[in-house]
Amino acid sequence: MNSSDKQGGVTDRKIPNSVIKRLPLYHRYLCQLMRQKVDRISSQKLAGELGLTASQIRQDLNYFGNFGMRGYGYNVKELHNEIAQIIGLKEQRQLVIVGAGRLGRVLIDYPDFKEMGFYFRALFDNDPELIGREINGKKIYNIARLEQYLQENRIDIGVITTPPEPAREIAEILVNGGVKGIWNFAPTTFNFDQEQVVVENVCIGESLFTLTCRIKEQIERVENILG
Amino acid sequence: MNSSDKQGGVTDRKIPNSVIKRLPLYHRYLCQLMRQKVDRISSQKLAGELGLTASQIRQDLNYFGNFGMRGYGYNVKELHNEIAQIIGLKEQRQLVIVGAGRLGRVLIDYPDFKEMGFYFRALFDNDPELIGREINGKKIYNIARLEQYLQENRIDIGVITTPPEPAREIAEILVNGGVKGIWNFAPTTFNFDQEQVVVENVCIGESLFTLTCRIKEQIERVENILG
DNA sequence: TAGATTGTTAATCGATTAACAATC
DNA sequence: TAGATTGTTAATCGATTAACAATC
Repeated sequence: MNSSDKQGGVTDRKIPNSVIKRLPLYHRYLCQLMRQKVDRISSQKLAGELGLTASQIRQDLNYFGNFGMRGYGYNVKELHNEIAQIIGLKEQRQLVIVGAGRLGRVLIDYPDFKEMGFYFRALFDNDPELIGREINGKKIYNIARLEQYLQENRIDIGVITTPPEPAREIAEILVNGGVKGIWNFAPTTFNFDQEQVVVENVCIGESLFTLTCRIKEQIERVENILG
Repeated sequence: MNSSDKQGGVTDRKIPNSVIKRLPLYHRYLCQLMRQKVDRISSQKLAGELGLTASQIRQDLNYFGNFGMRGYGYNVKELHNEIAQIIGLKEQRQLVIVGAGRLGRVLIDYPDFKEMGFYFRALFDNDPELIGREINGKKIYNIARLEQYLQENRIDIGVITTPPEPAREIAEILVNGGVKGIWNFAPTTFNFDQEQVVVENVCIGESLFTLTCRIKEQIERVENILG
């Protein structure tokens, strides 16, 4: 009865990363529409709002099933639920944060994550000042205990919010400890086998450079037009 | 004398976004090599370290000039300097942060930004508790004063670290106030004309969903192989 | 029925990879 | 010179866009 059995339905071709990245975006906007009591939406309107094309949205959704109705569009609530399921909203995930600095503490404090199914279990750091303290009811442990902790607790995702230097070694410990994903905020890249672990790099500083590069380009473009 | 005048050099074809995103990555790794006193590197080795292909790196660099030497590779220091110039390292940029919550305070506290040329000038918030306080020597102003502040000070980039609801309105004020870029941490998208302003969205929460989606896929793939 | 909008195939566009002559 | 590695062109791959029959 699930959508992939539907006639004209979905084969299990690999989902492109570009599509996966847009799913949370769709989900967020559908939440908003639900709050506004909108109950239907066309790919056209959705596209306009999100800066995409209608074609792209229909293509994306058809990787997962036929959620729309010809001549009508998509039922907001239904599509919201389908996407929630696809992205695994509310499926419980256990996380630990390595690096109890400012950024680590921002993440563990953020209340929405729990609602989304992300449970931060503990923090780890090497700063004696921090070890033993509690933040938001979560203990900061000595990083030396990370390996043991991972043996005793099933953790799905390890979050790295340390400086770049120790990041690689920490990532190794996390992977050996059985995490399936690393959410990496340290400006470092890892070279793990993709089969072993999925790494998501959040390059905050680098995105600021990307922004300035694009500004520069934009200014040049305008100058060229003006002659 | 600049590199784009060299024979076999560079036309001003548009630089793809995918290329721009990789430049800070190159820069960061070259810094690391410099610290390690490495003075030459081939596209091959660079690629291996960064998880790219040699071809890709050579293609990327050739958008900007011919920085390598056949049979030798790239001089680390020279390439580092070229890329620093391309990404505008140390070119001074003036920024304001709107939203003096935890995330805003993480950003304004981060010392490396100053070295990179990013100068955070002020924070704005609507919380009476926060207005008038100082963080890291920067004052928190009433958001009602943002418009006026932008008229009196040339600000290049506006950073939005508020909840999603006021983000759109704030973005409007920033754009009308003449910022050339928006670095947006709020989970909202804007629909500005690209000519007007460059927007860089940092979707922290969404990247966590991307991670879990990819983990799910990975697990399915392994299960399929095991039968 | 007429109008709207999907699902889906085909065409286009862009980015990555491969290949190799040029040359250090 | 022989070996290495670039710069650059051509081939491939993948993602986006366009188009339209299907159908609500």
